[in-house]
Amino acid sequence: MRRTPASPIELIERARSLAGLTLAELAGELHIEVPATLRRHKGWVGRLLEDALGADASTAQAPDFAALGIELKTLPVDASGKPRESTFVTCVELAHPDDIRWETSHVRQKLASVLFIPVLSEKGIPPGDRLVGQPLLWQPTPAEEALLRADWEGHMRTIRQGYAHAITARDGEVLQIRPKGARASSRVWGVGPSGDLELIQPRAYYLRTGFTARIIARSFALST
DNA sequence: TCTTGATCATTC
DNA sequence: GAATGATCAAGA
Repeated sequence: MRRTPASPIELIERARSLAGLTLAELAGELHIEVPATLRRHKGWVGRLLEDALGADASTAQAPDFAALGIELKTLPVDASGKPRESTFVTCVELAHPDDIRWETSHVRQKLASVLFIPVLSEKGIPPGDRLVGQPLLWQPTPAEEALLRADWEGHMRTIRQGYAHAITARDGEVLQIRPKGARASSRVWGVGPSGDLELIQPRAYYLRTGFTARIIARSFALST
Protein backbone atom coordinates (compact mmCIF):
# COMPACT_ATOMS: atom_id res chain seq x y z
CA MET A 1 0.00 0.00 0.00
CA ARG A 2 1.37 3.39 -1.00
CA ARG A 3 0.97 6.55 1.05
CA THR A 4 -2.33 8.22 0.28
CA PRO A 5 -2.01 11.29 -1.99
CA ALA A 6 -2.36 14.65 -0.27
CA SER A 7 -4.00 16.46 -3.16
CA PRO A 8 -5.88 15.73 -6.38
CA ILE A 9 -2.85 16.93 -8.32
CA GLU A 10 -0.61 14.44 -6.57
CA LEU A 11 -3.13 11.66 -7.19
CA ILE A 12 -3.40 12.44 -10.89
CA GLU A 13 0.34 12.74 -11.33
CA ARG A 14 0.82 9.41 -9.66
CA ALA A 15 -1.87 7.87 -11.84
CA ARG A 16 -0.22 9.32 -14.95
CA SER A 17 3.06 7.76 -13.95
CA LEU A 18 1.41 4.34 -14.09
CA ALA A 19 0.17 4.75 -17.66
CA GLY A 20 1.91 2.42 -20.06
CA LEU A 21 2.76 -0.17 -17.43
CA THR A 22 1.41 -3.67 -17.72
CA LEU A 23 -0.58 -4.96 -14.79
CA ALA A 24 2.16 -7.55 -14.26
CA GLU A 25 4.79 -4.80 -13.93
CA LEU A 26 2.59 -2.90 -11.50
CA ALA A 27 1.81 -6.02 -9.48
CA GLY A 28 5.51 -6.86 -9.37
CA GLU A 29 6.39 -3.54 -7.79
CA LEU A 30 3.76 -4.15 -5.14
CA HIS A 31 4.71 -7.79 -4.64
CA ILE A 32 1.24 -8.90 -5.63
CA GLU A 33 0.62 -12.15 -7.44
CA VAL A 34 -0.93 -11.99 -10.91
CA PRO A 35 -3.82 -14.39 -11.48
CA ALA A 36 -3.84 -16.31 -14.78
CA THR A 37 -7.46 -15.42 -15.30
CA LEU A 38 -9.91 -13.03 -13.66
CA ARG A 39 -12.68 -15.60 -13.54
CA ARG A 40 -12.15 -16.12 -9.84
CA HIS A 41 -10.50 -12.75 -9.25
CA LYS A 42 -13.05 -10.31 -10.59
CA GLY A 43 -12.09 -7.34 -8.45
CA TRP A 44 -8.35 -7.86 -8.83
CA VAL A 45 -7.64 -5.01 -11.25
CA GLY A 46 -9.54 -2.50 -9.16
CA ARG A 47 -7.82 -3.49 -5.95
CA LEU A 48 -4.42 -3.44 -7.65
CA LEU A 49 -4.89 0.16 -8.74
CA GLU A 50 -6.29 1.13 -5.34
CA ASP A 51 -3.15 -0.26 -3.79
CA ALA A 52 -0.84 1.38 -6.31
CA LEU A 53 -2.42 4.79 -5.80
CA GLY A 54 -2.74 4.61 -2.03
CA ALA A 55 -6.51 4.61 -1.72
CA ASP A 56 -7.24 4.86 1.98
CA ALA A 57 -8.74 1.50 2.78
CA SER A 58 -12.27 0.32 2.68
CA THR A 59 -14.17 2.71 4.92
CA ALA A 60 -17.67 1.77 3.97
CA GLN A 61 -19.75 4.57 2.51
CA ALA A 62 -16.75 6.80 1.81
CA PRO A 63 -14.89 7.56 -1.43
CA ASP A 64 -11.70 5.60 -2.12
CA PHE A 65 -9.71 8.78 -1.48
CA ALA A 66 -11.77 10.04 1.42
CA ALA A 67 -9.88 13.25 2.09
CA LEU A 68 -10.00 14.22 -1.58
CA GLY A 69 -13.58 13.09 -2.12
CA ILE A 70 -12.49 11.10 -5.16
CA GLU A 71 -13.75 7.68 -6.20
CA LEU A 72 -11.50 5.32 -8.19
CA LYS A 73 -12.87 3.24 -11.06
CA THR A 74 -10.92 1.04 -13.41
CA LEU A 75 -12.51 0.75 -16.84
CA PRO A 76 -11.73 -2.15 -19.17
CA VAL A 77 -11.46 -0.78 -22.71
CA ASP A 78 -10.78 -2.37 -26.10
CA ALA A 79 -8.12 -1.25 -28.57
CA SER A 80 -10.37 1.52 -29.87
CA GLY A 81 -10.88 2.87 -26.37
CA LYS A 82 -14.44 1.66 -25.98
CA PRO A 83 -15.46 0.31 -22.57
CA ARG A 84 -15.94 -3.44 -22.60
CA GLU A 85 -18.10 -3.58 -19.48
CA SER A 86 -20.63 -1.51 -17.61
CA THR A 87 -19.44 0.24 -14.46
CA PHE A 88 -20.69 -0.72 -11.02
CA VAL A 89 -21.79 2.30 -9.00
CA THR A 90 -23.46 1.25 -5.77
CA CYS A 91 -26.12 -1.04 -4.37
CA VAL A 92 -29.75 0.02 -4.61
CA GLU A 93 -31.33 0.94 -1.28
CA LEU A 94 -34.60 -0.94 -1.49
CA ALA A 95 -35.91 -0.77 2.07
CA HIS A 96 -36.78 2.88 2.73
CA PRO A 97 -37.00 4.66 -0.64
CA ASP A 98 -39.26 7.43 0.65
CA ASP A 99 -36.42 8.98 2.64
CA ILE A 100 -34.01 9.30 -0.28
CA ARG A 101 -33.50 12.37 -2.44
CA TRP A 102 -31.18 12.77 -5.44
CA GLU A 103 -29.13 15.49 -3.77
CA THR A 104 -28.05 13.16 -0.99
CA SER A 105 -28.27 9.86 -2.87
CA HIS A 106 -25.42 7.38 -2.88
CA VAL A 107 -25.37 7.44 -6.68
CA ARG A 108 -24.79 11.17 -6.82
CA GLN A 109 -22.18 11.03 -4.06
CA LYS A 110 -20.31 8.15 -5.69
CA LEU A 111 -20.24 9.88 -9.06
CA ALA A 112 -19.49 13.41 -7.85
CA SER A 113 -15.79 13.00 -8.61
CA VAL A 114 -14.38 9.87 -10.23
CA LEU A 115 -10.85 9.02 -11.30
CA PHE A 116 -11.30 6.66 -14.26
CA ILE A 117 -8.33 4.53 -15.17
CA PRO A 118 -8.79 2.77 -18.51
CA VAL A 119 -7.17 -0.64 -18.75
CA LEU A 120 -6.54 -1.99 -22.23
CA SER A 121 -7.93 -5.46 -22.03
CA GLU A 122 -9.02 -7.02 -25.29
CA LYS A 123 -10.64 -10.39 -24.93
CA GLY A 124 -8.01 -13.08 -24.60
CA ILE A 125 -5.25 -10.88 -23.21
CA PRO A 126 -4.12 -12.35 -19.87
CA PRO A 127 -4.49 -9.99 -16.89
CA GLY A 128 -0.74 -9.51 -16.49
CA ASP A 129 -0.34 -8.32 -20.08
CA ARG A 130 -3.06 -5.67 -19.88
CA LEU A 131 -1.93 -2.06 -20.10
CA VAL A 132 -2.75 0.79 -17.74
CA GLY A 133 -4.07 3.80 -19.67
CA GLN A 134 -4.08 7.55 -19.05
CA PRO A 135 -6.26 8.51 -16.08
CA LEU A 136 -9.19 10.86 -16.31
CA LEU A 137 -10.59 12.82 -13.38
CA TRP A 138 -14.26 13.24 -14.17
CA GLN A 139 -16.98 15.33 -12.63
CA PRO A 140 -20.41 15.17 -14.26
CA THR A 141 -21.31 18.09 -16.48
CA PRO A 142 -24.76 19.57 -15.80
CA ALA A 143 -26.02 17.66 -18.84
CA GLU A 144 -24.54 14.39 -17.59
CA GLU A 145 -25.93 14.89 -14.13
CA ALA A 146 -29.35 15.61 -15.62
CA LEU A 147 -29.23 12.28 -17.48
CA LEU A 148 -28.19 10.41 -14.37
CA ARG A 149 -30.79 12.11 -12.27
CA ALA A 150 -33.60 11.45 -14.73
CA ASP A 151 -32.81 7.73 -14.76
CA TRP A 152 -32.40 7.66 -11.00
CA GLU A 153 -35.70 9.43 -10.40
CA GLY A 154 -37.41 6.97 -12.72
CA HIS A 155 -35.95 3.99 -10.93
CA MET A 156 -36.81 5.45 -7.54
CA ARG A 157 -40.40 6.04 -8.60
CA THR A 158 -40.71 2.37 -9.53
CA ILE A 159 -39.05 1.30 -6.29
CA ARG A 160 -41.30 3.52 -4.15
CA GLN A 161 -44.35 2.03 -5.84
CA GLY A 162 -43.15 -1.39 -4.77
CA TYR A 163 -42.11 -2.72 -8.15
CA ALA A 164 -38.34 -2.91 -7.71
CA HIS A 165 -38.54 -6.60 -8.60
CA ALA A 166 -39.88 -5.64 -12.03
CA ILE A 167 -36.95 -3.36 -12.97
CA THR A 168 -34.70 -4.90 -15.62
CA ALA A 169 -31.35 -3.93 -17.11
CA ARG A 170 -33.25 -2.48 -20.08
CA ASP A 171 -34.59 0.35 -17.94
CA GLY A 172 -32.62 3.58 -17.75
CA GLU A 173 -30.88 5.45 -20.55
CA VAL A 174 -27.44 5.74 -18.93
CA LEU A 175 -27.98 4.40 -15.41
CA GLN A 176 -29.29 0.84 -15.27
CA ILE A 177 -30.20 -1.48 -12.42
CA ARG A 178 -29.07 -5.11 -12.46
CA PRO A 179 -29.15 -8.02 -10.00
CA LYS A 180 -26.25 -7.98 -7.58
CA GLY A 181 -25.76 -10.69 -5.06
CA ALA A 182 -23.82 -13.78 -4.15
CA ARG A 183 -26.43 -15.89 -5.96
CA ALA A 184 -29.59 -15.43 -7.95
CA SER A 185 -31.41 -16.69 -4.88
CA SER A 186 -30.02 -13.92 -2.63
CA ARG A 187 -32.70 -11.81 -1.01
CA VAL A 188 -32.94 -8.51 0.85
CA TRP A 189 -35.84 -6.60 2.37
CA GLY A 190 -37.54 -4.20 -0.01
CA VAL A 191 -40.86 -2.38 -0.38
CA GLY A 192 -43.58 -4.43 -2.04
CA PRO A 193 -46.74 -3.29 -3.86
CA SER A 194 -48.71 -3.20 -0.60
CA GLY A 195 -46.13 -0.88 0.94
CA ASP A 196 -44.93 -3.57 3.31
CA LEU A 197 -41.43 -5.00 3.32
CA GLU A 198 -40.88 -8.23 1.44
CA LEU A 199 -37.83 -10.26 0.40
CA ILE A 200 -36.59 -9.40 -3.10
CA GLN A 201 -33.45 -9.90 -5.14
CA PRO A 202 -30.68 -7.38 -4.32
CA ARG A 203 -29.78 -5.00 -7.10
CA ALA A 204 -27.15 -2.40 -7.98
CA TYR A 205 -26.75 0.66 -10.19
CA TYR A 206 -24.45 0.43 -13.21
CA LEU A 207 -23.32 2.99 -15.79
CA ARG A 208 -23.99 1.81 -19.33
CA THR A 209 -20.96 1.50 -21.60
CA GLY A 210 -22.32 4.17 -23.92
CA PHE A 211 -22.22 6.71 -21.11
CA THR A 212 -18.66 5.94 -20.02
CA ALA A 213 -17.61 5.79 -23.68
CA ARG A 214 -18.66 9.41 -24.14
CA ILE A 215 -16.76 10.44 -21.02
CA ILE A 216 -13.60 8.76 -22.31
CA ALA A 217 -14.07 10.19 -25.79
CA ARG A 218 -14.49 13.70 -24.43
CA SER A 219 -11.19 13.53 -22.60
CA PHE A 220 -9.51 12.20 -25.73
CA ALA A 221 -10.85 15.16 -27.69
CA LEU A 222 -9.49 17.58 -25.09
CA SER A 223 -6.03 16.04 -25.02
CA THR A 224 -5.44 16.11 -28.78
C1' DT B 1 -21.85 -9.57 -31.15
C1' DC B 2 -23.90 -7.32 -27.27
C1' DT B 3 -26.55 -7.25 -23.04
C1' DT B 4 -28.65 -9.00 -19.30
C1' DG B 5 -28.71 -11.58 -15.46
C1' DA B 6 -25.52 -14.29 -12.65
C1' DT B 7 -21.44 -14.91 -10.28
C1' DC B 8 -16.69 -14.67 -7.61
C1' DA B 9 -13.49 -13.02 -3.73
C1' DT B 10 -12.75 -10.35 0.20
C1' DT B 11 -13.82 -7.68 4.26
C1' DC B 12 -16.53 -6.30 7.97
C1' DG C 1 -25.65 -10.84 5.08
C1' DA C 2 -24.16 -6.50 2.96
C1' DA C 3 -20.95 -3.66 0.59
C1' DT C 4 -16.96 -3.10 -2.58
C1' DG C 5 -14.20 -4.53 -6.29
C1' DA C 6 -15.75 -6.06 -10.80
C1' DT C 7 -16.10 -9.87 -14.92
C1' DC C 8 -18.39 -14.03 -16.60
C1' DA C 9 -21.33 -16.50 -19.62
C1' DA C 10 -25.70 -17.75 -21.66
C1' DG C 11 -29.22 -16.14 -24.52
C1' DA C 12 -31.25 -12.57 -27.49
